[in-house]
This record gives sequence, C-alpha cells and structure tokens, in this order.
Amino acid sequence: MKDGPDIARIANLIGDPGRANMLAALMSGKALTAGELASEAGIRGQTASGHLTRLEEGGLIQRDRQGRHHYFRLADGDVAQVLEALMGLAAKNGQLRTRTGPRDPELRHARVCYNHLAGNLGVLLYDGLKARGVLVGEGDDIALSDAGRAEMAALGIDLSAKSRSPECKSCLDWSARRSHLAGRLGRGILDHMFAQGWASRPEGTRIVRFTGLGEAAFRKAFNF
Amino acid sequence: MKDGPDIARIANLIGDPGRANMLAALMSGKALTAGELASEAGIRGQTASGHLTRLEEGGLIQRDRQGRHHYFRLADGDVAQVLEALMGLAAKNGQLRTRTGPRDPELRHARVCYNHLAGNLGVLLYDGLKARGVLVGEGDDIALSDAGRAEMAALGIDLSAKSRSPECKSCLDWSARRSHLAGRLGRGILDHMFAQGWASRPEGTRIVRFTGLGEAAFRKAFNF
DNA sequence: TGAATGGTTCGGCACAGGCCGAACTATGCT
DNA sequence: AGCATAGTTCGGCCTGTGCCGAACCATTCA
Repeated sequence: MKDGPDIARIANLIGDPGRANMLAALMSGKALTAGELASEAGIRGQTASGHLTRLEEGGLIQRDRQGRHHYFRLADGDVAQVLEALMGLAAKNGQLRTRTGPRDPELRHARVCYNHLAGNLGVLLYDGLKARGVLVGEGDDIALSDAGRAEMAALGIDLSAKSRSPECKSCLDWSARRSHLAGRLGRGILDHMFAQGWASRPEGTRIVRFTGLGEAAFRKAFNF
Repeated sequence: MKDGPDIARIANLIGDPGRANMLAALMSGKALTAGELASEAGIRGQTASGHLTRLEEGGLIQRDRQGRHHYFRLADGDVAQVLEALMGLAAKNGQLRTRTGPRDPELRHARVCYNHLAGNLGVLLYDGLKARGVLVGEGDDIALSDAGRAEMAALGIDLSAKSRSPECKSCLDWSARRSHLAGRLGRGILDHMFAQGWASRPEGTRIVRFTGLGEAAFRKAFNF
C-alpha cells in the first residue's frame, strides 16, 4: 500500500463527466477556448472555469491567454495516450456510451488523436512505413531511417524540431488495439494530409473525412 | 462531444482513493481477499465490499469465490497497463504521493507489474532480449524467434497457453518510461526467477528483491 | 449443532463537490 | 468613454457518495 505515485488524484480529475468531455474534445488536438469547452461539456461557463483551473493545476492541460480568450490544449502527448488507453478499456467493457452514434464507424476508420492520425488508417500507415523500412526500430524506440527521412522530406513533411517531443513515437489505438504513429512525424503527416486537401475535419468532431480521391492519393503518396 | 467511449465512468472508478489503493495492491499480480484489500486501503470491510462490487461491475477486477473467501484480481492485462500509464502521469506531474517512502528506489529498480517484471531491470531485460534476437518484431507486435523459443525452453520457462493472453506483449513502464516485457513469456520469466530463488517479494509490496547472487545469476541466464 | 470468521446488506450520517445565478474583472470594439 | 463579450470569483443549493455500526448470510471447524 502506498506504493508508487498517487493515481487517484489524476483519475479523479478525469473521472468527472464534465471534465472528461472537455478532455475528449481536446483530443482533437485543437486548442479550444473556455466557452467552447463549456458548451462541449454541456455546462455553464462558471462551472467550466472551475474545472479548467483544476485540470490545469493537475497538469493535464495547458492554458494560453490570448487577449480576452483563454485557449486550452492537452498538456502533453502522454496525457493523450492515457486518454486513448482509457477509451480502450471503456470500449471493451461497458458499451460505447449510451447510444452509439452513426459517426462511430467513421471514427474507427480515421480520426485525429491529439495531433496525429489514428484509427484503422493510422494503423495501416504505421505498419506500411515499417514494412518499407521508412521507420526502423522496435518497441517504443522507433526512428526514421536515413532513406525514410529523405522520403519524408521529398514529400514536404515538416519535421522542424520546434517542440520538445520526440520525432517518432508509437501510440496505442483504442479502436484497433494496435500502435499508430505519433510524435513530430505523426503530426507532420497529418498536417500534410490537410494541406494537400486529401481530407477535412467535420466541425466539432475528431473524424478525419477524406475527399473523393483523397484517401487513394494519401495511400499512394505513402505507399501503403 | 460524445465522441468515443465513455471514459469518465472508468476513470471515476479509479479516481477514489480507496479503490485506487486496492487496484494498486492488485498490481502485485496476486489475488487478494476482500479483507486484505480493505486493510490495504485503510477502510472497513463493509466499505471495501461496496467498492469491490462496483469495480467488478465496471469490469476492472474479477472475483473468485473459494469457500468463504472472495479472491480478487485485475480483470485483465489491459487494466494493468492503464494503471501503469496513470502512474506514469502521476509521477511526472504531482510529486510521488505525500511522502515518498524509502522503498521508492527499490520499486524503480525491480518490481512486479501485474504478472511480469517491471522497473529498470525489466527494461534492460527487454532490450537485451531484442538485441540478441530472442525477441523479434516491432512496435507492439513482438514475438519469439525460433532460436529464442528454443532458448527459453532450454531454460525451463513455462509458456503453456492456458491463458488467452498473447505470448509476448510490451508494456509501458511508469518509472523508466520505456517498454518492458509482458504476456505469457513475461509471466513465465518472472515465475522462473522466483522458482530459481534469485529473488523474493517482501510481503505486501510490489518490490522484487534479489538475493545476494540472484541478480547476477538472473542477468547471466538471460545474458543481458 | 453451535461458535468463529469472512463478506455482504441496510440505514443513516456527514462531507465533498458539481452546478448555477449574480456580481466582478479584463479585453476588445466603436 | 461606453458597450459588448470572455472568463473568473463568490455564495448558496443540493445531490452523490464514502463511511461506518449493526444486523444478516455463508462457510468452516470443533
């Protein structure tokens, strides 16, 4: 007893429906204002404000003040990973929320996880890049090969090291229960997909919806 | 909003100190009785009983009735993985519990994670087995090579497939923030360590404490 | 069969904390 | 300056739930 870190504090933060909904909304990777998060969670601004300061103090989210707006985002890729893992458990046990919306299949196919691509397509991409030797390494220690780095550069993927996060990282997918690609490379690829117009994001969801030829173009470019 | 599975339900279950302490105790991998868990969590039997039924209904733990004793264990390796991930976050942000006990360094060195070895030594073992080609594969898809399977068999590791869990699996370590080995192989190796008398487990903790020559013998046997 | 022990159920208490209305601060716009 | 909008703080309400004492099953053992 009393072994290890204090798990209850953090789980308790996530364990309130209002806060959990806000965190889930932030899984989209976009920074959202307090007001947006409040309506997302179905609560009033005052209540949301209290929750947000608690989440911030707990180290789960970060706040950017810009003018009279406060933008919030997940503190960290690790937070996103824990949330995905929790979704995995929740999906396996107790059914998918009260009523499992029609959007669910789309979510499983391709969605945003923090700042990178998740869902079946994310897993396929990850496997494909490994099979072709673009990514090398094992376990959580994956990296771009030299050839892979050249290929990504040729495609125009931005790998600038402005953030401290690792270049490559694997992240567990709740729907597929397999790894997909996170880290700066994962982020760069997702950005690239939108920049190329292969896909778009229906407002207010985590869904990645491909345009008519977008999915084919994406798979061709990354050859998987 | 309302995307994905209901995360709050599960996080809320973990988020109570009493329940979290019980879950942490079950991370030792041993099945514990209701009474043991109650004293572990510092609460009375009646209270614990309520918590345990809720955890059971939530799918986080499983109950074995044996005579007048009820034995509880984690439902699943996935549950253990989520708990470890939460410990990782908790360790990074808000300090290590109120007072970080003297046992902490031992925990970081070698401890039990559900049914396999974690801590620095667990990570070293994992890396060593991969470097030597005993384990092959990438990401979460790892497997024993043919040579590796022979080597494990020669050492007397029990890999019988009585459980549905995969033979090899990687599990993220909260102290080292690296992967270590889980799955049936991980379990078999841990059992083997105790069977050989290389290490023992101080009562009521997750610590794996090596005997005088035990650690050297262990590292020699698995060559890392 | 009666006593001891491990667990659960029931009832009631008390506190924590989620929620909102109202008042207040800060920023931006005209 | 005056108004509108975004957020926060304050105070009070109220539900949820964690906790325990006491009573109640179930199993074992003498």
